[in-house]
Amino acid sequence: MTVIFSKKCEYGLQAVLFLSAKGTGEVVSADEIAKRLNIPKEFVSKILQSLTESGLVSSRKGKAGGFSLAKHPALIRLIDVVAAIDGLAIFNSCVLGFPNCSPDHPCPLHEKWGQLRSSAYSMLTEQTLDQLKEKTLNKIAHLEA
Amino acid sequence: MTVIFSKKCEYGLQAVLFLSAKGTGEVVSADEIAKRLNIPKEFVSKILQSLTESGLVSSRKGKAGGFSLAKHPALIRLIDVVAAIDGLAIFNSCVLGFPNCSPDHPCPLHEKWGQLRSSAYSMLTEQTLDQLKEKTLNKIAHLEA
DNA sequence: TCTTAAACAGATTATTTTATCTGATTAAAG
DNA sequence: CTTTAATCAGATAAAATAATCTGTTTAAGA
Repeated sequence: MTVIFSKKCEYGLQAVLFLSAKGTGEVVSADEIAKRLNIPKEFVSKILQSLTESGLVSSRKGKAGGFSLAKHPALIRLIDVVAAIDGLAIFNSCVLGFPNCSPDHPCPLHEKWGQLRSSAYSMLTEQTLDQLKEKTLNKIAHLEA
Repeated sequence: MTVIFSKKCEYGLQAVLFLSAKGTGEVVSADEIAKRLNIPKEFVSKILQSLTESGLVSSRKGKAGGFSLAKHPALIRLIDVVAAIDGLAIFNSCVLGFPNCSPDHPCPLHEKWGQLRSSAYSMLTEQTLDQLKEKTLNKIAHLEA
């Protein structure tokens, strides 16, 4: 198998999109997020904790506590979430796993892959949570099959 | 961390490119491949065995044995190697990990990601081993730092 | 024919990723 | 003040991936 983002990152992106769909200030518990997205509660809880440390999410303890976005969803780009969880190594390392892959010593796919990769990077940099709100709401509405 | 291809697939692609750079008929031992590419011998050996089952590589046992391409390098596309090792799931599954991601119930990135993904697929389908021979030779020449 | 060097087969180990558990702290609400 | 429901912290378990080991079969070459 092959993967773009780790499970951690997928869940993190889902959760953060979910929060943005809820409304900026709204506090949502890990339990609700987990149930709604069908992902393990303890896992998403850990992920949101780490996003809290990263400053993308803020949390409130105690009864009626939970998570909310730390910034306006227009200020959170997908790449920020990816960077916080998986890091940006995928955008800097050789797709074929060759060492020292660089313009000086390019791997056979250096050019062609580089183009795709920078398109992907641009896309994740351009897309912010608020831009995706409508689509997120639609997706969430159809989640339970 | 995040990954496009598994280690298995990276090594497989490297090995197959190495074979194509050697010349179509030439038999190369797993030991030589492993040393030249700085990858674990037993691991690459297993991978080449599985590519032999897939019909992309052929093998010869006994002394002076080893591996060679089973077809002309113009007939082996990168996607064939990827399909044989990692499968094509990455080109069919939701980048955000949402279930039932489809044109009917698209995830927030369905469109934009779909475009990138199909560009990647096209690229891997267009590129054959022989087209990459020159670049592969160059990369191999600069391998030990 | 004997030695050597290779693929091959299957089991095992190690590492990383994913997921869960246990208990502590915190704060709302009766 | 007590109950309840949440985050949080750290340990642990389970699963997947990566890597290694052990021995067998095969074939070239001295």
